[in-house]
Amino acid sequence: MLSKKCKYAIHALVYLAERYQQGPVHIQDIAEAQHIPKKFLEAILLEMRNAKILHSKKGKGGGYYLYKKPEDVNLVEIIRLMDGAIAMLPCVSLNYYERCEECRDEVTCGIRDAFTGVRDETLKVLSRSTLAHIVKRQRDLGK
Amino acid sequence: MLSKKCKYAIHALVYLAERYQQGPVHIQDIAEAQHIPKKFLEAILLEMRNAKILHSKKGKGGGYYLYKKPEDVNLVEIIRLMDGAIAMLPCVSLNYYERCEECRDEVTCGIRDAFTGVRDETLKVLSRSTLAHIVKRQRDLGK
DNA sequence: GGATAAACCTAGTGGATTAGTAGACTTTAG
DNA sequence: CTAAAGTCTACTAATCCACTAGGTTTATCC
Repeated sequence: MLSKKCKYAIHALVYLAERYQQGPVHIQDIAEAQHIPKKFLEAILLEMRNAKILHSKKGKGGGYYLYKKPEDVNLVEIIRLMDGAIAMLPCVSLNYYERCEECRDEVTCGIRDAFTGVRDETLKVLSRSTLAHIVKRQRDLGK
Repeated sequence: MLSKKCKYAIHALVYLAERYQQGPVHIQDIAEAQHIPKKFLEAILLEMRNAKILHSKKGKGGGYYLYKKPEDVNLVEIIRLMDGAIAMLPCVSLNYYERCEECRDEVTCGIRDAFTGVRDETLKVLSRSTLAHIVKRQRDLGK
């Protein structure tokens, strides 16, 4: 399960993608529209700014806006940034690999094998899911 | 990420699947072989017994053994029992569905759409992964 | 039928993580 | 200069995870 933080991040990004190239958006606006506690959202946006997904403008008339293009931000990147590994086991994670203490031989471990398959399929779907893709789908359905 | 509890459960089941129809196995044996804290394992096995995956025999010469056939126990069932939902969002979960507060319309929600895809692919892989399958793979590779 | 060996059951606990909050500081527009 | 915004540090409440203690019940063997 994704953390609330991660869900908030995705909702905020979709909101900003819908307003791509329309100038900075206040934290306050995002928070109200998406029902996210403002102070919590602040920290989330800051993290995404440090990861160069967003940019911000300080002072009056400031706010946040997408730095990357909506078609270049996918769910893999967001989830990794907010929650860490995508894989269900540390020993099959590409970005957050950790050796597992239990199994002596990773090559012959049947469990590992199964979860490698899950990881690959998950990555395939999540990497196809970009902000542009999500926004488009919502527009097509007349949201 | 799976909980340790869930990982322990899978390891214990694979261990029992390797000894299918060879009589009851002591908790102690499983705990030692798989490096699982015994008391913790007790609770895990009990839960799987209540779910009719395992049976147990009390008293001297007792222990745990698989009730279901190894080819009839897959990772979906184990994970759902130990950790709950497979899906990454409650609103796309088949067995642990919860309405999400944020999105007003689930049908047009682009986020939901993406995670439905993830769920389906994950279920596909995990349901193919039975204990029999895992044990066979390990045997084939000469573990 | 008593000793023993095993699973069963209830109740806790310490630590980590999650989901926030408080409040002062900095930057910018007008 | 002032008001409106983001930035930063530090804290906290609540929850969950991983595990433990200690007693109870059941079955077997002698």
